[in-house]
Amino acid sequence: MIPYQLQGSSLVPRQKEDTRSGRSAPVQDRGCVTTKHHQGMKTEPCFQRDPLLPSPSSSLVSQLLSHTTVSRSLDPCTFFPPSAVEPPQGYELGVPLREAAQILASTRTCGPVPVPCAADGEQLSSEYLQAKRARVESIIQGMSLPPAHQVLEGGLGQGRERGGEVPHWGKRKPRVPQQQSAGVAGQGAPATGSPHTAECQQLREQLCFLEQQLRWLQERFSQVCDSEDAAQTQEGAEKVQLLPGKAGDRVGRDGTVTTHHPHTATLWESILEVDGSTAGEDEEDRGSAGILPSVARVLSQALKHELAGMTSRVVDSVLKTVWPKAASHLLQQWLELGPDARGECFPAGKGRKPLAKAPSSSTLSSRRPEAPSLSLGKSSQARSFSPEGVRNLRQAPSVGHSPGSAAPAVQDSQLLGQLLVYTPHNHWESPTASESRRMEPTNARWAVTKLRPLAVRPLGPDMVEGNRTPLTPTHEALTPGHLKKAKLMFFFTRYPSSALLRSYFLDVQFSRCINSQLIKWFSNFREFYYIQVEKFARQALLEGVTEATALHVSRDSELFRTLNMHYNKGNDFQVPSCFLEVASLTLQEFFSAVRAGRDADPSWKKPIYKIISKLDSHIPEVFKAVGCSQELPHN
DNA sequence: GTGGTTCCTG
DNA sequence: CAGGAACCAC
Repeated sequence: MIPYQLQGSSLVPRQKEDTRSGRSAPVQDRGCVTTKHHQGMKTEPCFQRDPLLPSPSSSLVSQLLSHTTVSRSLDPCTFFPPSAVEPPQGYELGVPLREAAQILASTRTCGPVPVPCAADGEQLSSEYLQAKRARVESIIQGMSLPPAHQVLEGGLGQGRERGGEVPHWGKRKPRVPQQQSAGVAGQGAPATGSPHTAECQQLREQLCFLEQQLRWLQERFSQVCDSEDAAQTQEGAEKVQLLPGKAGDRVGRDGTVTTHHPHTATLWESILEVDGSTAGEDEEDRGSAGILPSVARVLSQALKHELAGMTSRVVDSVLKTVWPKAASHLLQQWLELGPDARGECFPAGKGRKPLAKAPSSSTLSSRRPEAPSLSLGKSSQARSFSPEGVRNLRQAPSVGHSPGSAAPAVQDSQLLGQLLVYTPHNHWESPTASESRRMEPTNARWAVTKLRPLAVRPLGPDMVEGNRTPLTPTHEALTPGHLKKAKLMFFFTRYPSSALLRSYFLDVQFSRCINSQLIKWFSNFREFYYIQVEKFARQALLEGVTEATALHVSRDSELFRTLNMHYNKGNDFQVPSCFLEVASLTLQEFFSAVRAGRDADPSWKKPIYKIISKLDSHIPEVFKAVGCSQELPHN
């Protein structure tokens, strides 16, 4: 489907994702705990009252279960994630599949298990079935959620599972388990104290036995699936997996699930696992298909049917809801980036006119053959800094968006970013490529794509869904995030006006002090910039360069490396080629001035400054909208 | 005067 | 990168 490759995945964000991954349990974890408050409020456990439950079709699996006699000893709470969310309509499973899914889901929980509730067999059995159903529904619901919701839950499975089982994950907050265990125990019967361990062990064995049965069922199911259906199923499942999955839980091409924790596999993963076995073991097992029990055959047919239907519905639904949004944003970005998209690096705003000086204008208008990449020249290849790290960054999939912290509002921003990143021309332009290409789409696109790591930061309280601009300035002081943003903006503008700064730092409560600080920042940026360029100009002169036009700043030049390190330390932002043009021109101007001996004049830099001050480019609108300021280390 | 810039210093 | 001084332009 979409090439799974992100450009310029930020290192910084990823680090923060790591720290964020251990966040506290989402609110949803407590969803069902509230149901323990039977007194007062409408006491309706989230898994009760299912009209589908007593369906006669459920007997298929029920028979299987009855053999194990585990149904009585299983605590519904054990398998039930405390989620009260009903799956959206349209994703309802048919009963056979529902039952199968229940088994699939429940038998995966082999970890330490809470004490079963001993009393009231019938009610317990009923609740157990209901619990199983609720769990499956929660899984299905999780699958049909858009990625951000998944992210909100702290990754696939993790958020949902945490409340119900897998206590050995140890991710819970110390206080929460007590709450939850009290809650879940209250739904069945009071937990007994002493036989806890023994019963746990017994339960574990029973569960393992049940899992064996499940595997048998899976194998049988895989046998029945003809190759065509299997292919369809897997294809569809992979499509869906692209959306709700998180990077670490992605399904490999072979269909094997590479989830971090086997016990947290979702229904999709379980089903895909079946597909995997289909691919792998189908041939050898096909011979035994003839003795396939009719029960399994019927079940497999039902599974196939339901699975195919639901897959297509999920895909349709997701695309239908998500794509228009992303497309509109995409269009908007393109409109806003119009000047750049047309290859106009020096935007209108200032009515820029061609430079008077011959070398300068020639530098800008005509693209020389990549001259000995400035960088002091000659041994440009040898001395050029290797873009290796850059390439690595680009290849690194950064879709592991910080789990557990992204707000829904960030959703389509993420998607937009990914869509943009996936655009075919999105690449780090090589020096040779920059020669031939027009400055259009690539030049315009980089701004958005490379900003994406910033753009997908959580929007923060001052952002609002549907409008990514901050409503109210919330920051009374400039933050490191603002500094980083300012540095990136320097690639476009060296001499920003106060008004421009004001319009690009919308989340900042502007004051004279703030304004001065921002101005000062850019002054410092310029200082460093000019010092570096002058240094390299003088060095080039010393190395015997005679023509200023021979100097050109390319991405693998030393000067570029130095500047990039200063303004774009994380290297998570692709420097616009127009900045290279400006840098090249600056270098040539300094070179010419020094060579002509003009540096004897105390104010010899002034003319250069004046020239450079007219080369500011349009800053992409995304700089206004994105919450760059949110990307603080402590956020 | 105020704002913006450069230069210098730490 | 911030603070301060000096200069310049409005």
